[in-house]
Amino acid sequence: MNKFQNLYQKLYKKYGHPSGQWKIWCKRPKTYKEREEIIIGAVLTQRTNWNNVERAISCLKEAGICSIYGVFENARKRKEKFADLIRSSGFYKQKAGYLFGLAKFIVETYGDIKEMKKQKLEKLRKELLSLKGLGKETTDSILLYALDKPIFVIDEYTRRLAKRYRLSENFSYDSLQKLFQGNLPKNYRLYQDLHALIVIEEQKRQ
DNA sequence: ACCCAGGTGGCCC
DNA sequence: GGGCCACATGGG
Repeated sequence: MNKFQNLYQKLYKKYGHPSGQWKIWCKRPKTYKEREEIIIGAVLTQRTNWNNVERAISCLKEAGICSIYGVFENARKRKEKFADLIRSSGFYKQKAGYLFGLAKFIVETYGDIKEMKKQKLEKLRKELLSLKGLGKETTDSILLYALDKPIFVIDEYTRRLAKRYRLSENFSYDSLQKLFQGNLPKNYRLYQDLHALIVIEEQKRQ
């Protein structure tokens, strides 16, 4: 067993299955409604703590528009009102624009998440990365957690842990992603759970 | 009154 | 390719 598989074993023993804390993101199986909530959450959580994201998601739910179509219908027509619902997530005007572009792409290209999920990882990744507001981390979070595609997410916590454990000499997004994927079986469940456990571990260390 | 949180785009060199 | 800045809220 290599360092990476060992890390998973260690964190799993310490925290148990991450669905205890990442209730929706690590849940299996997921409903399509939950997958849509993850996609929205992936954008809202950019540079923002999860508590503020949850408030924003609650507001969207209360308004009955915590869905891709709900965002598509509301983020442009009722722009100010929509942005106000996600105010607590910070950078809210910018994120409202990002969410609209993403929802529009999904609705117009695939119609729904069920159809989108059938597509190949590489194709989806290229398409999502071309949208405004979706960089590598947000794109890969959507692919991994909302669409069950086997791609490992690199974020500040993963980078921090990789530095602490001296897992690499190069901490760029691409090289860390290659390193994790090259040392783990290609399995979306493992990728979801290990990444979540890394975040849980690093958040606790503060 | 600071500092931080599950980034990204734009601009510069 | 990297460095810097704007984007904004709520909690400690």
